Amino acid sequence: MTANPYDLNRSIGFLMGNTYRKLSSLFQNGLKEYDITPEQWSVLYQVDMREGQIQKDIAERSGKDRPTTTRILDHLEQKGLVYKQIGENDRRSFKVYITDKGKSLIQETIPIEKHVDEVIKKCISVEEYETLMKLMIRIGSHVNEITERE
Amino acid sequence: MTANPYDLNRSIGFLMGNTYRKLSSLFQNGLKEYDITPEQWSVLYQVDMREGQIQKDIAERSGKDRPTTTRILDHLEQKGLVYKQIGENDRRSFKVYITDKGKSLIQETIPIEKHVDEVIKKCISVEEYETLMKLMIRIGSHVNEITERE
DNA sequence: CTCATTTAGTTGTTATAACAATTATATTCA
DNA sequence: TGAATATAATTGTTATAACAACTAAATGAG
Repeated sequence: MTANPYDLNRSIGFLMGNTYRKLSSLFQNGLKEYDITPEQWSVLYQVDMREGQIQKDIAERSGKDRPTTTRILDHLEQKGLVYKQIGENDRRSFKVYITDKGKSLIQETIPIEKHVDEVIKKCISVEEYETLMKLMIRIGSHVNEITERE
Repeated sequence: MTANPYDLNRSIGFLMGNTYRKLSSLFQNGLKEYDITPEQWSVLYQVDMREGQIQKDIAERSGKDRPTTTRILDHLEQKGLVYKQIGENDRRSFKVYITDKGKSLIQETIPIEKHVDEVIKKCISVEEYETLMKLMIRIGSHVNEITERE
């Protein structure tokens, strides 16, 4: 190792980005055989949680903007993991459903997602884990308030 | 608000990604007039910190892989913010230097980066801030150990 | 010294993300 | 009602990021 990887990171923002990318890579590595990316996985998981959500809500719940959500859902649809139905009341929107293939994939890969969590819990305590979640949620909410205020 | 934006995020990994994106957007918003992205900013800042680093070290210190670093440096070079010199001992490598224009830009924009930090500190205490840094560093190092072990 | 291996950097490909603009449908209000 | 406005989704563009493949130069073992 020639350089301390945390050299720049007096800044929480960049540090968070770097840590996130490492976790994401770890998960991606575990998903290798399943032909799905971590972000696709998170959207598929979200669709599985609540059948028939419209894309706007999937976007909000998975913390992505709508164009990104559209494209991820396109990929999931091409792979036969989800399908859409035109909303009956509002024909602008689509309700999104998971397929059996999608359900199986989520069931098979949840252990991989859990494994990433286990890795984290090997180096921080349960309380620290809770603290970390709380702090990130608080920061996220605070930033939301600020940006929505405009 | 139709959906709780933290609905999916029982998982630290995804929560961290979403929180990071919000912070990054906030910074990007502040940088609007400066024609530079947050990631370009972090690399330029890194170059400013240590003149004449080779790209490999810049990559490590800013937590990016080498192809990504190459491309970001290309953008910075095109904008006249950095320049490269062939390494005298090792002709495979380039030493990277910041230009005067780059230096001015960093000086002018450091307050914007600080502002993002201030926003964070408005919703978490100094101790929590330190804890957050420590936990992310610990997780990052732990993931590094695991993945380097292969 | 020479050939195999390693290393620094680049290029190609695909996915995600931010942002702007567009389309189609709903809603609101004069 | 009908025109202005708002909303759901999509498309286009550019930048990051992961990964694989590649070039050129350096290193190391025989």
